[in-house]
Amino acid sequence: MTSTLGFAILAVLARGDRTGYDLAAAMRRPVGYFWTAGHSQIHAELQKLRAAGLVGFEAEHGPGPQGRKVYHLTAEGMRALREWVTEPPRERPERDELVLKTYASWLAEPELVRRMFADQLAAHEARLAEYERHEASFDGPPAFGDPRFGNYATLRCGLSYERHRADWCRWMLAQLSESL
Amino acid sequence: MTSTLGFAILAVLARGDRTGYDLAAAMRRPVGYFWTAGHSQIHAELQKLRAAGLVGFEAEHGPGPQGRKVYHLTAEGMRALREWVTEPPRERPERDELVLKTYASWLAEPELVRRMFADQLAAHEARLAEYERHEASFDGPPAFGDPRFGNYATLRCGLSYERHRADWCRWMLAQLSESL
DNA sequence: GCAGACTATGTCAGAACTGACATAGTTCTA
DNA sequence: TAGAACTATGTCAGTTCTGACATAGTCTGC
Repeated sequence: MTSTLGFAILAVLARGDRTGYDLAAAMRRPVGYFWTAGHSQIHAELQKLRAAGLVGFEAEHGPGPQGRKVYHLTAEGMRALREWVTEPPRERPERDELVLKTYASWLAEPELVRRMFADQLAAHEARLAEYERHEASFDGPPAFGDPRFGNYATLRCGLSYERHRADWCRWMLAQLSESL
Repeated sequence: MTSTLGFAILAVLARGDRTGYDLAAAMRRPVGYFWTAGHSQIHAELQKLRAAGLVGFEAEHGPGPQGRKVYHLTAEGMRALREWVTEPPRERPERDELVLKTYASWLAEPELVRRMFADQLAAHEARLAEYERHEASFDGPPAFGDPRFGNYATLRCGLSYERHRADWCRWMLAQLSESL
């Protein structure tokens, strides 16, 4: 039973061989907007994936106390990944601290709530600008079957999410300005 | 150091006294779209909150092996909650299985991907319809300071989120129909 | 009066995740 | 040439979360 993190690793390796360090860099906040994980989790998971025969590695002399290990997908790993991709995603519970705070916001000073949402809005607008720059580097959607299709489609999701979130923050600020 | 779950419990108790069972019902998928938790987690957290003096309870004779316990916020619990509400939320890592699958979707058969997104779209549309019914039961946004403001504001977030998500699913389906 | 659904509290094992700690080769630059 | 920054692998303790298991009173309908 491979965890979702395991499939995230397989999905990155499907694009090319990587060290654990490279995987960690690809899945670090905020770069990896599809899945994030710390390097300690990744090294542990790579050992499990290897035990399950889904990945292998080439050891090389290099930095680190155990040298360098370049991981690659095995044929079985690719098969497992392909199978998993179109299985219905198990839904993760929604756990959003800002929404929770909003649920309890009637208890707080409006001015402090306003400041919190102004900060959030600024963060979303900054991320949106960054995603838009990223989108501009594409020449429209790549064809399905091209690995870059995955990058573009997730970027579209991120763009849409940031816009939704920024809109909601603006709505909250409008509500608050009516109450002040 | 109270966890976010602890504050979620405090936020629900701020609206009225509840048993652990009631809290679990309020925070169960998909009802609790602000925070979800299983009852096993809630009972454990209530014991921590009690040890920290943030909640108290009245024991009653009733069902269950230990009778019935109606929990309430203490003055200290209310203070802690108020303080927490406007502190900047610590951001949780984005971990979205559908987005991850999308990232790897270039490996899959387009028809299977299409089916997955069609199912997702249907689920989002159903939830959207439910939220819209819920919204119609409000007579516009309640005033800030009214506990129902929290309900309405989180509902607006949920509405906006479902629309964003449904839009993205439709975009994916459009991309896929061009590739078939 | 009994079965079944609902109310109700709790434990426990295991998985997933976080952040700190430990170690060490390589590359760049002042 | 020394030190800093970067590359690189790994462990570990502690927290959070999930799902299963255990127990028992109350209410409804047949």
